[in-house]
Amino acid sequence: MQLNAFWRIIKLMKHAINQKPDYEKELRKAGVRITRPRRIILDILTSTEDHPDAMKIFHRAIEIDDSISLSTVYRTMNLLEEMGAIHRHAFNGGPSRFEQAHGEHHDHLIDVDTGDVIEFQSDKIEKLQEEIARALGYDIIHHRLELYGRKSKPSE
Amino acid sequence: MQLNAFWRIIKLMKHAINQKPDYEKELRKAGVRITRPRRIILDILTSTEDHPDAMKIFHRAIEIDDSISLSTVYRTMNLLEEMGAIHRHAFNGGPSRFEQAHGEHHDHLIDVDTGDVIEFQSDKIEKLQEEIARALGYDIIHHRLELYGRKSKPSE
DNA sequence: ATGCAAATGCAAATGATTTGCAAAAAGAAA
DNA sequence: TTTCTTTTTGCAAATCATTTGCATTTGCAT
Repeated sequence: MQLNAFWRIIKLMKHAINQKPDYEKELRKAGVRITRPRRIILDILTSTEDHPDAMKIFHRAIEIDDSISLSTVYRTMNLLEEMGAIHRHAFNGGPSRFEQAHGEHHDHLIDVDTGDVIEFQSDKIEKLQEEIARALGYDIIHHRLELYGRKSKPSE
Repeated sequence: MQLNAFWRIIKLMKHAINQKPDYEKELRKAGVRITRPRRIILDILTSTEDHPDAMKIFHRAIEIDDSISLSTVYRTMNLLEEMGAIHRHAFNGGPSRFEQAHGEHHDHLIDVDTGDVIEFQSDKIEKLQEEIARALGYDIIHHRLELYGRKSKPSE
């Protein structure tokens, strides 16, 4: 796998990075109870490749246990977000979509036709952002870089 | 005013750029009727420095004419967005906030404490984005770069 | 001035998300 | 394992931002 100094495609590396951290232990340590719904939602989040929204998570969850409610999904997403276990995105201003907060920070390229999300990372861009913020008298708390694109026709 | 090759702060230039384009003529040419509500909303948009949401625009509007309804504000924002006269942002996943589409493209630095928005532009970052998208096999349709930051204490 | 399509206000509908509350389950203690 | 306390859940109703249906008004070409 070729990594270029400027930027790396993370998607290809995701499975390697993705050795599910033991969230249950983490959560318990923070005084959070491990319930059946939470275990199921956590499992969905740690085993998916995509960036599902609450409704999608809910549907996957009720296939495993149909007693889970949508509000529990929302409550769990808020909990996990506060704990830093997941990240929330609002692509296009649509409903929140979530992803496991695995190791590396990264940004997103969203396929405007399919909604697919490709992850990437660019140290150069991060550096420039820092530079800009500093010059404006700010410290960056977090940032959001989203590219909305369409698959390019190779021939034209 | 010193412009650096890497990036420029647009805010300072905004008033200069901001010689209100004749939207009324533009709209009429596109077959859109100029109504009292539209004129008022357009005026608010072209004369403000900030990035107000629909509710804020509504409140400013009813001060001028209290018969304007919130749905008209929303309908007008959709219309103007389709015409390319304004841009819509969903900072932090909050309600849509709007700004006049004046000349230059730019990105935003949002003050997490006050909600204030500072505009900036970086050709270098744009270039890198293009590069990344191309390498991933995509053409960029549009993008969104938001820095969320807090005023830095100069002394620490 | 006149007529008709386009735009408005209002209220009700929608979609995403949150919340109140009584019942159920988790984990600590006995 | 039983009991107790506290957290979490499911459900339904509430909220928030935004859109829509419809009867009425208005812009503007004639």
